[in-house]
Amino acid sequence: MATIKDVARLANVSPSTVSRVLANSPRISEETKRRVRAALEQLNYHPNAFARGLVTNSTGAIGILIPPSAEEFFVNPFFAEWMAGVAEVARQRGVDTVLSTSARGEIEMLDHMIRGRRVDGVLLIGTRRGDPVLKEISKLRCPAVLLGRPADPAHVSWVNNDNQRAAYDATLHLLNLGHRRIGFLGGASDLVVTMDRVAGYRNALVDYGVEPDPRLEVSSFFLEQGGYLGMMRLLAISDRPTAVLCADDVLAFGGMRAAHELGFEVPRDLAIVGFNDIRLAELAHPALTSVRVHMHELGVRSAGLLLEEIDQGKPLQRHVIVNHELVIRYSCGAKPIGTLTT
Amino acid sequence: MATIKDVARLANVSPSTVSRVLANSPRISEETKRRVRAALEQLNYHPNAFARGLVTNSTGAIGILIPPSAEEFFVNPFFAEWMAGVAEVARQRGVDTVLSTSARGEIEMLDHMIRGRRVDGVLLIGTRRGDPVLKEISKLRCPAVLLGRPADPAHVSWVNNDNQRAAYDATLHLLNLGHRRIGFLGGASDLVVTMDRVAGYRNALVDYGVEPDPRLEVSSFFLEQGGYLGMMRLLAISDRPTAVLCADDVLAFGGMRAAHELGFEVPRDLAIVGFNDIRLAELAHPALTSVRVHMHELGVRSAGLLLEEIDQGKPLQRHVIVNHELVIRYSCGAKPIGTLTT
DNA sequence: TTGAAAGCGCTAACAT
DNA sequence: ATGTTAGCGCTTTCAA
Repeated sequence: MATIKDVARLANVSPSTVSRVLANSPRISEETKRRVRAALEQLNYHPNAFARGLVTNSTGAIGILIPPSAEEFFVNPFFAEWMAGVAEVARQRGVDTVLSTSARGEIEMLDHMIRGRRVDGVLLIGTRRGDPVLKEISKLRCPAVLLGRPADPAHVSWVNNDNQRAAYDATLHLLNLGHRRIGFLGGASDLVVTMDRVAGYRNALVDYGVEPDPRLEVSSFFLEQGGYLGMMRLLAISDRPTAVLCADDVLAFGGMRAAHELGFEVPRDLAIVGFNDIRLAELAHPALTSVRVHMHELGVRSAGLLLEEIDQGKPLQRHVIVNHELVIRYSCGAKPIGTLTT
Repeated sequence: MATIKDVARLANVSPSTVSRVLANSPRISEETKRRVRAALEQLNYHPNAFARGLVTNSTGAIGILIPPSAEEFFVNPFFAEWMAGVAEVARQRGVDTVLSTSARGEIEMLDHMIRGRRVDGVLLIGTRRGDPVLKEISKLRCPAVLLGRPADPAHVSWVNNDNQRAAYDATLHLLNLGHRRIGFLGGASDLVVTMDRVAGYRNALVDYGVEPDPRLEVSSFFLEQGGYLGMMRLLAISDRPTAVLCADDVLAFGGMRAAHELGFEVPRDLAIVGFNDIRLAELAHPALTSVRVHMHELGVRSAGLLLEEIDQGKPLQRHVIVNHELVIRYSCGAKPIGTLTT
């Protein structure tokens, strides 16, 4: 492998000149540039990222801190779409994306990435109450963007939906449709996203004069199977819900399967509303009413913000809220009117 | 940030001793190890990947060369499941996964990754006839594993399904069901995976005494929309097919939507068989008959093979075929009998 | 069992 | 406009 020295020798200049040509410094004569570029070409030179990084202390890469529940991550279309957004801006800006598929704990991963100088900043996916990762981020003072809002005050930028409002809207829709026994099927209950969505759900009930019933709130995991199990529980209780708000479309799919298996017809016997509006929501049978959160844009904004922080070289603590819409289809039993923007 | 020197100073040893302790060299006394480890702990030392990589010439990371059509990649559940498999073994083996979301052309990306020493080896996703990437791989002689078989002889390991056989099986199933006008809806026609699947499809027809009709073979792109468009074309021809084999489940979903829109009922008016057996296949309406290719295992084997090559430090040129099964559900019109293993 | 010293390939003062 | 030099943080001979 040709090094910068080889190129320098061939072009009859010093290594620093080659380095300058590489950086396209204006203080190098065109003539020299030409000569050096010819040598670069001839030796098919390619810079060594290690050597460069060692001195510049920057990597040209951003990291994604994959949560411990990696399966839920990769397999959920939400994340795929989000990553597509991230990848889009990464590609545009010429940086690589590295997945923290290595170490053990989350803190170790973060250290591995940031302190090991493998990436210039990290994208965090979701958070829970008292999240140690966020504490470490604050300590590290490194560029980082969280998807979702932090539960406790923290020194991070984040991009999020107004989940409380979104869940409120969706619940209100169900209430307006005449439902009073409305269930909530969510992910892990200490996840901030879950907390916000239950809160919105409860608020809507209360504002409507309906007493929230804890038995109607079930937490599960973000997989189709999780939705299936959760819905089974919801439909087993004596005074079963006539409508269920699911905090994720995949959960909703699982829920629909469970309902179907138990002989309930959606939406006749049970109304269902999902969250995220993944592509398949439209294709489900019946087509799933869902809160569109603009996953791709969340990804674009996440990466954009992170790259900005990296450029600035410091945490910016900016927050962006991506808006949402309730996309009314058939699973909720309403006559589809298209999209309800809020 | 504490460096190895700081640790050395604090522990009253030389940097090389610290380095040895880090590598857990047996030639260091337990007593010294203890002292050094204490210093490591106290300073919360974390090694700099650049410095280490610069001397060891290895990265502890594997790369995934994202094809130019990045959208099709991220958004297709096939890839998500495959990546989950990759990530699983990467995590197990303690290596990071870097996504080539950077440069422009594919060759540039490969150079960026391999020659830029950002990763120790790469995973390639699919290939086409005369693929320049494979040529570059051969030239670089770097660890690399291709998902799919190369069109032309190449110096790579690969993991694949027997796509020709799989398509043959699926087509045979349709023939046995009484269909004679069978369409094929695939991805880009120069993709090897498409070539193999059409070949299997044609062979089955011929073996059954049915003359293949080129008008019944359409190529599209691997998105739901692609399936929709392709199916529209297939159903528009005068002597329309009564069954269609789709080279991808997402394509099949799009196809079902098109059929539905045109007023055809699946499977009564049109039998559909998909490929990959993504999770949602089971949830579709009607549930999609599909060739299960074991996406997750493909990922596990891909990464496993690559890591093995990296350990050996040289291309191994090994090939693994992951088996497939036809999972019979409702979209093909057969009475579901479960899984047809071959 | 440990230390000293060289060097991985590059960039960035500082000279000229 | 270009060269010289030092050094980024680590590993690894080679010596002791």
